This record gives sequence, structure tokens and C-alpha cells, in this order.
Amino acid sequence: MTIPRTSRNIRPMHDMRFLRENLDGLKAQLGLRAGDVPWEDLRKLLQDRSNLMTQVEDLRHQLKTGSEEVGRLKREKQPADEAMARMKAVGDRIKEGEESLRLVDERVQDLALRIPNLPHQSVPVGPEAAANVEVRRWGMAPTLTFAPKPHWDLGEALGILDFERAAKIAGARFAVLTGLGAKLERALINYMLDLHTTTHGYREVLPPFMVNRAAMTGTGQLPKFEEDLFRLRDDDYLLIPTAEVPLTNLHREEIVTEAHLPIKYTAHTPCFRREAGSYGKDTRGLIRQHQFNKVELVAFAKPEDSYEELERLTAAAEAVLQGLGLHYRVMALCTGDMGFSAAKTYDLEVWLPSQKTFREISSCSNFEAFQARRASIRFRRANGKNDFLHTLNGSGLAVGRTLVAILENGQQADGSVLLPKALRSYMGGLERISKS
RNA sequence: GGAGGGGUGGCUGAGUGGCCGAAAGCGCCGGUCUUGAAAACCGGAGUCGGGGCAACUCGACCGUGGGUUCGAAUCCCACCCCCUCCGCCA
Repeated sequence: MTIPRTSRNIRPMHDMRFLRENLDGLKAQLGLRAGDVPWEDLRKLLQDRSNLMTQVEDLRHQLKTGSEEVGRLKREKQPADEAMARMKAVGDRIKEGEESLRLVDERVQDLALRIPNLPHQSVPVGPEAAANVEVRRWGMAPTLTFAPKPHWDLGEALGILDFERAAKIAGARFAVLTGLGAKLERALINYMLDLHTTTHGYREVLPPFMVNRAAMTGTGQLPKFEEDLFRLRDDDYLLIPTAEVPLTNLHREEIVTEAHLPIKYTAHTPCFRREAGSYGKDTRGLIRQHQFNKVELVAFAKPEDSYEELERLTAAAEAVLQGLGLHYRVMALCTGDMGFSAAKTYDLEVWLPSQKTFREISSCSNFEAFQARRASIRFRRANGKNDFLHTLNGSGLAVGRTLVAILENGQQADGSVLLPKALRSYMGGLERISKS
């Protein structure tokens, strides 16, 4: 089979010159996020790279002018042996220099690609989730006159969720949905896509579910998070952990025109995650699966508009929950809890009665130019200048978790589940899921 | 999987060893002309990186990587992608 095309145009979040001149400032600004980047190694490598570059470019200049001289001599039928011998030597030195430069470059790339994004100034500072800030809350938790059941009990009793057989055919962290469960999942996907493509102005996309390494590097999954990804044994493809990867990479190595911005895409895809390191967490139920469905929102915006766009994108994700009448809150993630690539993130957390707590159901982020640099996505301004644009994305929503919320929040004393009105037309008019 | 054709600037497309970062056309930008526009004519314009306050200057880039050569878009090797035909297949 084929080996996917990879790109050389992968840039870390900053260009080399900026890195060299601002390494200390960057490290300081990153604070807790500076983490496991070997800053001193990086500093030395950047200096080496700069020196080598000057040397090689100087030699190349000699070679160029020298070779032109040879050409001139030959045309004038003059002896050129001596000049040719000199240029041969210069050529050899260039080869050596280029080899050293290539090695240094590789190491700089690898280190620089591990530097996380800088948090936006509006992001609360803190070491971990406890420092996240609640921004707003919507709706009310349902008043249940009985002890709420977890969705796995509800689903198994209704005959629409089957974890045992999922373990038989695949393993732990997989689920089988049957009958009205499968239909409900499908209804949710359609409801979400319809909402985003009509009232929110997103263009629907159906992308590949496996991508090459260049794509994964562009959005920041590689090189640092390879152990979280499923990959194929015989081909260099990786299964997408989110539609963010194919959607954002749609415009990799492109220059889009300013008039087209913002560009907004939505897609439903399965998402595949190895969940390495989450052993023992959410082992029961649909909350944490190796494969789950998600409707994703991705936006490309001008830098000056991107934070406005983040609010709009978050509102679009919230609209899904509001349409379903689900109680939720919006959290601004603190510096220590944000993802590697994000400059600012809002999490939407939905109320789960059985756990008496809010659980993440969507994550909406502005990556600023972080992904755009890595993936080389630029736009041409009216004045003719090219500039990196800003990328954003958010779940709108995680479908499996939405199904969980609907089961748990809609549950009745008799074990049936009342469906939100907005979903009923997608369920053939059905109002309630009961044991059949 | 087999056979053949092809990848050059925003697009079309020329270019088989030096004067080619690359003809020409289209499109684009500026100007002349015009009441305005079109046409015509004149001029401009690639991307990335280094140096410089700047005018500017140096280097890289013709699918990707390697090789030959004083010198490669051009010759050689490998790979990737696209197209046509055959085979297989939902």
C-alpha cells in the first residue's frame, strides 16, 4: 500500500528567530506549562543552527559565483581546471555543512514542537481543574422523586445498551447500542448537524476517519501524544481522535482569501482514543470509550476576530444543550487544565443526576495561530500581506455523552425515559423510550 | 496488483546542463486615456528564511528525498500524488 504524503512545512508555534530571541520570555510566560521542554538544549541547538546556517549560505554563495565564473571561462575557451577544482572543494564543504544543519534542524523541530501554546491573558491562572472558573449556568436539574439510576442501568434495563456483548466482540471501553438506543444516537447526530448547518452557518463535511502524520502534527496531536492514538500496523495512518484533525487540516498549506473568513465546518465522525493512563476512570458506562461519536465545530478566523468567534462557537455548542433542555454550566479552564495547543478553552459541563455533578460534554477552544503555524494555514489580507489565521474548534457535542445526559435527565420512576421535544421528530414522533 | 501518461508561479503552459526564479497567455494591482466604465497602451507583482532603520542585499524553493556534475527545473535512482486502460472489489 501507499505511504501517506508528509510535509516538510511543519512549523512549531513560533519561528526560529522568535524562539532564539525570546526563549527566556517564552519560558516565563508559559509558567506551569513550560513543563518538560529541555530549554537549555533548545537554546544551544538554536545557536548552532543559526551559526551553521550562516556558514552554509556563505559557502553556497561562493559556489554559485564560482560556477558562473567557470561557465564564463569555458565560453571564452579559457582554462577552467583550477577554478573547477576549487569549487569541487567548496561543494564538499557544503555537503558536510548541510548534513550537520539537517541533524540540528531535526532536533530543534522535535523540541520546538513540544512547546505548548501560550494562554490568552483572560485565562484564569491555576495548577489544575480546581482553579477553573464557572462563567455561567443554564437551566435547572430535573426534580426527581426517586433515586436516579446511572445510564448503564437504565440502558441495559431498557434493552438499548449492551456492554457485555461489546466486551465480547471488542473489549473494555466499547459499547453496543441496539434498537431505540442506536436510533437515538442517530437522531442526536442529525439534530446537531441540522442545527449547526442551518441556524449557525456551518458547512457539513464528511472527512476520512484516518489521517497521515502530517495532519496529526498540524493540529498538535503529534509528536507529543502518540500514545493516545490508535494506528494501523502496516500503513502509516492513524485513527482520528476527533474530527478537529481532518477539518482543520483541510486547509493545511493553503493561503485563503480574507473575504472567505470566517470559514466554518461541522462534521460527524467516530473518534478513536486509546485512553492510555486513564485506567480505573469511568470504567462503567458510555462516558469514556475507545470509540465514540462526536459532532465537531471548526472555525478559521482572522486574528482580530478570533475571540469573538470563540464566543459564537461556544454559543453554538450551548444551543444544542438548550434545545435539548439539559442543565449545564460553562467553565473557563485555567492555565494548568488547558490542552497543549489551546490559548483559551471553555468546557461545557452537563448535569448528570446519578453522579450529582456536572460532566464535560464539550470543549471549545481558540488555538490562535498555534495550529495555523504548524499546519501552515495563512490568509491574504486586503493589503496583500500573508498572515497566519486563527483556528478554533469545539464539540457540538460529544454524542455518546449527550445520550447519557438524555437518559439520566429524562428518566422516570417507572424506568422509562422521556425524550426532549426537539428530538421527537427525529425519532418518528416517539415521546418516550420504554421497556419493550 | 499490471501497463502507460503526467506533476513548473493564482491559473493555463513553454522550458533536456550555465545568461532560468523561470517565456507567453489569462487573471490580479497601479497608471494613461474617458463624464464614468470597457477596450487599448504603459508599468508592477511569487513564497519562505538570513542581514539591514531603510533603499536594498544574501540564500532556498520547478511533487518529495537522494545521487551525478565546477554548475541541475533539465541527467540518474527511489518514493508520493494525479490521470487513462486492465485486473480485483463494496
